Amino acid sequence: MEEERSSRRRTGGIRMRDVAERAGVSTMTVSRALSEPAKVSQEMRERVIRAVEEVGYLPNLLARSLSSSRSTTVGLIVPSIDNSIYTQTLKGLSVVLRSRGFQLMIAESGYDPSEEEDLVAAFLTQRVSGLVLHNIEHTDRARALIRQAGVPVVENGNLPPEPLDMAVSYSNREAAKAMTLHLGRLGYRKIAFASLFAHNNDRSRDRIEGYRAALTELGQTPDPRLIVETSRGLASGAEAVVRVVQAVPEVDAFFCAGDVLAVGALFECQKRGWVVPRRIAIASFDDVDLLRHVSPAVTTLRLPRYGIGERTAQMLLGRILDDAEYLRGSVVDLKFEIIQRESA
Amino acid sequence: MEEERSSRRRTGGIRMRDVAERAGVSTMTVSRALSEPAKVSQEMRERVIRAVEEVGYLPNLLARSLSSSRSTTVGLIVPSIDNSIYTQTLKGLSVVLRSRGFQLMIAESGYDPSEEEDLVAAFLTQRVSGLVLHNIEHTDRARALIRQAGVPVVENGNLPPEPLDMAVSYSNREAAKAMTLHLGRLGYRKIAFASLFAHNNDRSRDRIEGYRAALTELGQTPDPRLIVETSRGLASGAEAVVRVVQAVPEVDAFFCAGDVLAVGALFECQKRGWVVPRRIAIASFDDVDLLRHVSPAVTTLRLPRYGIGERTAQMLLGRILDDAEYLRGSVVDLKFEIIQRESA
DNA sequence: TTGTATGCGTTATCAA
DNA sequence: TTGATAACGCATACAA
Repeated sequence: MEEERSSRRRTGGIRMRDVAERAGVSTMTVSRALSEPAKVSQEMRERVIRAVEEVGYLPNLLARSLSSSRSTTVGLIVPSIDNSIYTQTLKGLSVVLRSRGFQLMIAESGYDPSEEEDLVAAFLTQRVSGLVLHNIEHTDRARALIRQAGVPVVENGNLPPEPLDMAVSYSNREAAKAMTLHLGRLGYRKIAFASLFAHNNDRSRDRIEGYRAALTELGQTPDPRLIVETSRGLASGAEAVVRVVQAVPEVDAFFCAGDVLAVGALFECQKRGWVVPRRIAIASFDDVDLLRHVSPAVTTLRLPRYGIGERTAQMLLGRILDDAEYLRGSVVDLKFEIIQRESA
Repeated sequence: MEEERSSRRRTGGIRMRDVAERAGVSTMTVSRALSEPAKVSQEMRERVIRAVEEVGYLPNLLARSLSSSRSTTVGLIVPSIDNSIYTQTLKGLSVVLRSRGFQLMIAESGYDPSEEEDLVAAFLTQRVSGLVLHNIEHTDRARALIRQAGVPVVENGNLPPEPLDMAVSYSNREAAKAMTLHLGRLGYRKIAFASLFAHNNDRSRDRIEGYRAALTELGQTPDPRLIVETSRGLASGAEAVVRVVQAVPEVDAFFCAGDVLAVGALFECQKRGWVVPRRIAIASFDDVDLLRHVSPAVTTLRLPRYGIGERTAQMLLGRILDDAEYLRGSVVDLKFEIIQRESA
């Protein structure tokens, strides 16, 4: 009879109320038995669990989140989703978040700050309880939205001078600088640098800066002809070699700070019959499996990709669940490591 | 005054009600102006939009979804998140879903059917309006949950004989068979097959089956010593060659139906000084960029990875938004293509 | 330890 | 075209 008063037709599935009726208890008891089992007697707990199974109840997290104003989703925005460099970080994030019952929402900004802004708004609209951004550059409105919403955020791809909130990364600048210095110490004098396009890419820009800083420290003046910007991929690495060699034939080292560029460069050198590293050294920026298996194996930087995801999730959860281990402004530098192999 | 009656402290941000007050209209008018602008007069629409901007309102999708019992999230479950073969599909999904305002939630099952079941439950708990599964094997409970919830589902990694609902894929069996036949027609007689572990992996199993079927069609009896199962990665490909060659020295072709295995195999052959394809042919299963750039370039299968994601999203949206283009039981075979290169 | 009343922020429904 | 009201399914606050 009461039911008839409703002006809306129910479309959903089984509700907590159905479980409550089945178990002969109130919905609050069901709610507690499921969310805070300790606050319910042994007997009730069992009765509720049985009823849940009998009626095939799946809690409605939308309702739970709305009512408690706490959600269990986290949003991740990466520049490009079809980029294997994110997969390890994604895995670290996913493993840790899932262990606490959180779900990951993912989107790509296409290296476009205004698209990132839209995605931030979209995620806030979804009421995510945390955000992970692979950028450190954001539009003013994106910053304002995040500040106003008050959600914890972790920036990932680089160490931000002015963090939005928290950050976990290595320093692109320091990494590029370290490898360049390493090459310098090995005796290479004409060190070329192949970078990914730096437009709307703070990581690329910082790497170029690090390279320049190293040269300066080595007492050299950076030669613009030794710096090329290109896209991702093997073909780009090869093409970068072609361009540099044309301009500066005496180049003796090639540092590729981008995805798989180094392998493309290596193949190109081999095609020319150049012995690596005798004629020209090659170094890379990220320890993808391939670099260890080509011949000669490529000297590179090991970046803490998985750890970044893992730590990011931990920091986010700490703030969301108020374990209060991490504070606003925490910036964690997970460092990098030079892996010396045969190519340099 | 009315406000004081509340026993709950508001924690959230700006609500539709705030916009309504600002604009001097009811919340319903705001709701309509935002969700169904056509149902509102020109003037109202503008007034509402202005108020939205003035107060900095972001709709609450949790509330919207709860109230309308329609969500704008889709759940994706892949066996392993750190696997580059999914990135293209993920991109296709993401692009199409985002164009309609849908968000993607992603999780990994670790090739464990029971974990997949848990994730299905978790996503249903989140009230996703669609599911994408990369498996075609599911637990009974997972199937029951999905059926009961009535959400549209697309299966992706393979063509399911008994689809849960819809499916978009190519046929792993046919693809492996086609390449094996291709090698047979090229004159290779002792064709080895390196597969990823087939346990809980229907794709791998179907590929092995396809390989066997092709041999039978070629009038050969499959030799178990020519089949190896291994894990992903370059090292595994090399090791697979070692194992097979030890057992069957006269092997003359190596078909690698797994991620990057073929390149590992190629490197191992070259290490042994074997000329490819003169001494031994090599073929692969998926057209990753690398295969085209190694020397000799590797003959492989082109799989419609991006298209699978794109089409999957379209089918899902069709059902969710009731454009009713795709029906239950739709199984779309996006086919594959043999890319003939130098290695075979 | 359990239950009652109420609200979370939105939309469905019906009336004006 | 607009508004009032009652849900959506759950958790908070408080009473018993």
